[in-house]
Amino acid sequence: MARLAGVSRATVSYVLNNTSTMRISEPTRRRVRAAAEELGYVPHAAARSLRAGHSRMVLMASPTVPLSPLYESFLGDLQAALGRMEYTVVQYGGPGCTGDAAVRAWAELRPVAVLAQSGHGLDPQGVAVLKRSGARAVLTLGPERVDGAHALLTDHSLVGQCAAAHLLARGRTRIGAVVPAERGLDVFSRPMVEGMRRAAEGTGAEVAELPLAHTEEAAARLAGRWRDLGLDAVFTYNDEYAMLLMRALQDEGVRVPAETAVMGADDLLLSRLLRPRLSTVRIELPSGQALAELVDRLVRAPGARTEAHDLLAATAVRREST
Amino acid sequence: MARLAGVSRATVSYVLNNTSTMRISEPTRRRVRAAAEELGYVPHAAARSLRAGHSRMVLMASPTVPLSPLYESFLGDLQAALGRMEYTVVQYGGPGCTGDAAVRAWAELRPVAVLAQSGHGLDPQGVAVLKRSGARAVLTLGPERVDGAHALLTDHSLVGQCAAAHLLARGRTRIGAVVPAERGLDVFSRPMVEGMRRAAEGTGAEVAELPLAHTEEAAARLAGRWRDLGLDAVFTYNDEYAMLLMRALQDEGVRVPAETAVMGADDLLLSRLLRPRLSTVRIELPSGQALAELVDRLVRAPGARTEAHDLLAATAVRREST
DNA sequence: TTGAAAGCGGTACCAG
DNA sequence: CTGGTACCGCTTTCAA
Repeated sequence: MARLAGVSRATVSYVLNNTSTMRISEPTRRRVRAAAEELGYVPHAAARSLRAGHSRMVLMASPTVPLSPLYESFLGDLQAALGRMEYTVVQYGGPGCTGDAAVRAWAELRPVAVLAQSGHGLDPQGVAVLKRSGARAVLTLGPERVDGAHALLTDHSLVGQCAAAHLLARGRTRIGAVVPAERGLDVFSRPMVEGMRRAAEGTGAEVAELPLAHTEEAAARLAGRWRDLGLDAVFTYNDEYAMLLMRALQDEGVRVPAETAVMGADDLLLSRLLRPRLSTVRIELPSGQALAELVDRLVRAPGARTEAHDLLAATAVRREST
Repeated sequence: MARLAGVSRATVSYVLNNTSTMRISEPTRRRVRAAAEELGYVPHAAARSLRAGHSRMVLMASPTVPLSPLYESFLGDLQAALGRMEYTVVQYGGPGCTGDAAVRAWAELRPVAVLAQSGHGLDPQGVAVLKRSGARAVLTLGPERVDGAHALLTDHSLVGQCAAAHLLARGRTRIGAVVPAERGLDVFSRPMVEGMRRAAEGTGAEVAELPLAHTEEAAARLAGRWRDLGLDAVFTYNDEYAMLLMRALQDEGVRVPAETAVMGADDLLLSRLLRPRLSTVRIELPSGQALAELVDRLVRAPGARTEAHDLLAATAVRREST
């Protein structure tokens, strides 16, 4: 920077970082600060971390699929909490940033921690590359775990289990499972169905998987053959698909819940606005603050054995549609 | 890196960057590549850009408020398109990352281009800091323009204008404008109301602003005093608020559209699922590809005068609620 | 065809 | 108290 403030860059560094081991006179400090202000000087993060040998950057690989508002706000909280701990949080990539290339791109930035959602195709080898490149913590967020990385598990089978249990308790025995036809979402929907099957096990109830695209036409088609399916209940991937299907069923004359019970997930505001009011599965995640503290611990104690943490809790919310 | 591949690091650099001015023998190339593979070597982006004096990083300041799916996908496209042009796109920050501190944080990363949405409080001085720190292009995205930055204008007054014109054409004269009570959204909602007023000008029609929080209770309260308001139409910030209000109005016995016409915005899938089907304003944005090319041009020709580009186009979609 | 060396912007020692 | 200097990992020029 402007060592045209009349001092050496070492002095500038001392002043701007408040280095306590070095005593700098007040007048000098003022001169330096004034010059920095004047020039709009901002230190060069790359140079700093090059010298330091490590950065304070936490890289969050941004989601490859649209996320529920719950996840959005969870990730926002996490980000804010990490920010308060003096980490520089950066979101990298988007749809189509997966696999080996993604890992290399992340590693180039030399983050001190990486948080990747399922869907980026992170594998044990990728984790190793990241660690060798200086990442002291690699975490995955999603229903799967990856060797070498800490897992923040969102076990969506709990959601399916919770829903199916609720429907069984309401006396339903032939249950449809609406899963998005859109690819990329099956990481979440597959465990969901599995959870439903687990809940149905031994009860004699059946679970039938029903792919559904996120369009009116697809919903109308599904509703059109609804009575042939002979189902008395359906649980959908989330409230939006539930709305979509319920609308189509009603248009088809299928009575909800008399003929078919409908249950959604995520407890969106809209679930309370539908008629009948939509029963749903409320999903809860821990506070971003708590996760930020975990990340911080992992960064400080890089030797720690990789653990798995269960994040997700699900509870059924009964309204009028079941 | 492993100059333990038996060569100097200069050679490594040549090989991995395919430097054409230097001719490296095939055997050497192979040895280098093998070693890189073996060690999981990934170059250090910071060191590279430090040496080069500039980076290929495009920093997108991530939104401070939840965005409509349309914007989400627009930004996703832009990001993908920039990625294809060999830029490293990074999203920085989130809610609460505003003002001077935000600008400094961005500048530390020495991005070659910055794209900030309205709501970060970027001011001309902030733009200057960014430019001095090496940003060759600073762009704002939103309804406001900032001195020194290129403006990608999303003029939401067009949305209001379009909606009001539609309602006027349907013979409505006392029009409510539902704006989110949540702060941070007024950057968008204020121009919207202004556009409505502009359309109503000289027609004798009136526009009344109605703040509404995104909750059932708030909607019920508003619906409770609806008849006192004496409105025959209402346009809402978006389809979600429209759904919220329409539900409350119906529960209150207000007939839609007979007594009150309701119009939303964004043309979400849900607008077609409501009964009556919701009229809405469809918003269109240019392709992310086109914007990416603009960014690229600006980066290459940093001298260019700052321009403003109008991004947003609005068209009314009439359904059953108006 | 390859290597040695300088230098990008900071930080941290050590000498003055 | 302050300045000189080495060094972080990489690119690039120049010399061998």
